[in-house]
Amino acid sequence: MFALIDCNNFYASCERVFNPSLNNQPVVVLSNNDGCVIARSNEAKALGIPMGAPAFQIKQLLNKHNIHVFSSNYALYGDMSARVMNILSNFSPELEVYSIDEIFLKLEGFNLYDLTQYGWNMIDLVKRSTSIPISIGIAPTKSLAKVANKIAKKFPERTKGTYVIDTPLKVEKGLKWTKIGDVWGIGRQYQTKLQGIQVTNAWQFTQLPNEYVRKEMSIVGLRLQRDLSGIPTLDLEEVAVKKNIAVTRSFEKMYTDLEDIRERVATYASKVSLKLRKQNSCCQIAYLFLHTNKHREDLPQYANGISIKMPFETNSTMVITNAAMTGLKRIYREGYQYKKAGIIVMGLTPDTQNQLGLFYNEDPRHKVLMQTIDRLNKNCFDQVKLGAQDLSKVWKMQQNHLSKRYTTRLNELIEVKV
DNA sequence: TCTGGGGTCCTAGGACCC
DNA sequence: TCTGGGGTCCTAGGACCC
Repeated sequence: MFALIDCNNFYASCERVFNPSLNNQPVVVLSNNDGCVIARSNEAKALGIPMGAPAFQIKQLLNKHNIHVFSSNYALYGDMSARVMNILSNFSPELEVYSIDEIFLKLEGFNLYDLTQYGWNMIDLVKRSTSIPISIGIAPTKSLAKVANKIAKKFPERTKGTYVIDTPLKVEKGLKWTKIGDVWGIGRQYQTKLQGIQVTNAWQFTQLPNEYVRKEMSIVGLRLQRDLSGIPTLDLEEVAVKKNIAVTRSFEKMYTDLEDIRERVATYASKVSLKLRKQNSCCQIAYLFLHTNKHREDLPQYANGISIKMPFETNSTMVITNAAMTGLKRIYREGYQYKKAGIIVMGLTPDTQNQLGLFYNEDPRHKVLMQTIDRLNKNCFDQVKLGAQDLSKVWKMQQNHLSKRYTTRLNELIEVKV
């Protein structure tokens, strides 16, 4: 059996941990630059706040209902996630952390266990240890565990947060209850296509001829169909090193000047280089893109990107930043108002087995320098930067509703009045 | 005024090899 | 009239996830 455990309204729940006055109050969390709604408490959902809504469009609604608004605080969410995952990892030796708020556990050899009770034990322990509410679905396959999890969430009174699918009858009932668009692996396009042939729930999908599914949805769809039918097909996946790493950001306002954009791109390049070093990878290619504000159709539009082949496999901030600057010069055009840029590094290789170049190789001093800079920045919070970055300003993001980093910064600890 | 960020996998077709 | 067979690698595009 597989268990899928997922944190309820995770970001909103994190905000409540250190601010219990938010309990039972509507809470929303916004994306970078305080742009869109990316998390909602149940109360906010009930008030009709749509997922993904631009904050400025729903300002009135937020004010009218006194909804508590937060900027995203990834330092807090990341740390709370690690705590929750750590606790849950005690419930099975085989697991897959699927996202910041979801984890699969494989429950092999649990035949004599009351799995519903087992789930309730998890909920209880995580709640007592972290204050984060979770929901649990347990079933013979991963995709059915997803279905069970949805049921647990939808009927909290009846399930008390845990729902187990363990009979063919429950499989059928669960699948018939699940709308086709809510199935894990069925997105917008497939939903439309399937509805077009009168497939509106997950059960009907499992009844489709294999050949049709194979032809229209490739091998991926076929696997999903099998897995949903109760034949274990999708297994836990190993945590692999990433194949691409990206840092992409909208600017807090539109920039026209090359100098301003150079500074932003240099900062993104150094962030992406640090991510590379953290997973002990080097890159062969850096891809840089730049574009204007797509939502401003009244303004002239321009978007372009460029792949830059590195002279050798590298994770040096200086080499990658240099490449990005060269690329930027090539794609930047005067006279546009730019809103977003990003760097994606690709062709990643382990930094222990670098292929030596025939003509050019990295200055061996870079490696030592990077290690030193990383160590300094870890202890002193990003004090060492390249000259191309803006040294004076730390945050270039709209974050008007940011909570404290309660769990990762000593000077932001929660204060208790006696 | 204002609209997020970061990933994965699969397939078809082109370029190339012998 | 008639023009082989078998393979790999790379890329762009399309789908999906949180």
